[in-house]
Amino acid sequence: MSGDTDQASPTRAERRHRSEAAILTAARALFAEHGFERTTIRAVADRAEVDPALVMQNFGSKNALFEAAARWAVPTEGLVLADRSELPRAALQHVLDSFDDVDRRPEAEALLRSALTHPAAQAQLRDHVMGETQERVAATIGGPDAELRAALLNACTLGLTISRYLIGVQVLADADPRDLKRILEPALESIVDSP
Amino acid sequence: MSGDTDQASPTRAERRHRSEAAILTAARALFAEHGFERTTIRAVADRAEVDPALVMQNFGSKNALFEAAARWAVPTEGLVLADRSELPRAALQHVLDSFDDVDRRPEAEALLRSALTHPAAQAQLRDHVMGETQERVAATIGGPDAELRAALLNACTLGLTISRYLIGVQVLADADPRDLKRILEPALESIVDSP
DNA sequence: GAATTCGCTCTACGTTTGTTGAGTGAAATC
DNA sequence: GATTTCACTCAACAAACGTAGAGCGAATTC
Repeated sequence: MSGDTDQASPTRAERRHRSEAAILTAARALFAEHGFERTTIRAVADRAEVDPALVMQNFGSKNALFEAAARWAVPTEGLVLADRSELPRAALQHVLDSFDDVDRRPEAEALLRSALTHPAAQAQLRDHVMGETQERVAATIGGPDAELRAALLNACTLGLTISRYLIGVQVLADADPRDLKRILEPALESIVDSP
Repeated sequence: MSGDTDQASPTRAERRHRSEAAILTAARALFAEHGFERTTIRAVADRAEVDPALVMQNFGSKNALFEAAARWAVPTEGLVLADRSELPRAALQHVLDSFDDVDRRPEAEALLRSALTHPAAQAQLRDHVMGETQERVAATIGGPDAELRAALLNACTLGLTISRYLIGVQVLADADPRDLKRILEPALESIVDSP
């Protein structure tokens, strides 16, 4: 048998795949912690125990590496709902799911960390992540203020995410998710449907 | 008369003051637009029509220049109130005042833009700006969840600020302040006092 | 088993960065 | 009016950056 996870007989495709994975993991961690500008290709290579030039060869450029490493999945379920009252819960749950999961967090944090300084990250967050979410939420909300309300819902959850996970506001970082939901959900509901 | 605003006989103190002011203004604009890491001392000097070395001589280092240029005033009034119901209005008004004022905005935006990537800016925002605000708001709110509610109030207004002014979410950037208040204030009130 | 592909490393280029120290000329001091 | 102070400029340094190209050795192909 050709070893799947063993180190015996590392085939060429395996080696390449492992290298790319190691580089991506290292890149995500460093981009997430320090942002795009403060992360160097050499640091990524060191962390991945790989030659710096290999990073270039596999991903082409630092920008391409970032785009491959930094993503924030847009929730596919729960946003387009018949019942608008479930919307706040879904939105809140999505950010908690993304960032309390140790595996998914670096990917999202890498994008968010650089969203204010790196033009590509900013565009990605604005147009892709927030934009698509806003569209779906607005469609569910309906009415004249739908887009504005959707954008405000997004803004509040973004503020929570940044404060809790990126800036590290103690009270929020230590807070139990249940308490966050208990206090924030009614507020978000008020954004969705008010006078 | 010694000319106050004239160009006649620029005294030594005047020259220094004008240089520092020009440098600070240029630095604020660039820090606000591109963030700390993407802003170079040479670019600041060029914009201020000044020699790069003069920036170093007047401020010591790039970090010191940033600390002198990037501030976000903590609201002194309106947060410690007898009536908690006025709190959301005050908090919301404060961010709109800070960022819709063309003169005050760059100072605050410079700090906020780098708050996720520059350690000093992050500490400044977390401990000084948000920290002090949170203390005062929590004191006004009172009760067991006071600090958590205060932090969440902060988080939401931060999210709005970032979305509207830094990321440039269209719907929010174009929105009339009155509409923002109309929809967001009830939500913030719900954060301050709910079950 | 020879030829070839290809993942990978080594070395180095060119640019940009923050920062420094010597030098200059005009304002301030006496 | 000579001396000193000081805002300011010039030139350059050392380090770090993203990136490119030649070469090596083992896996793959024939």
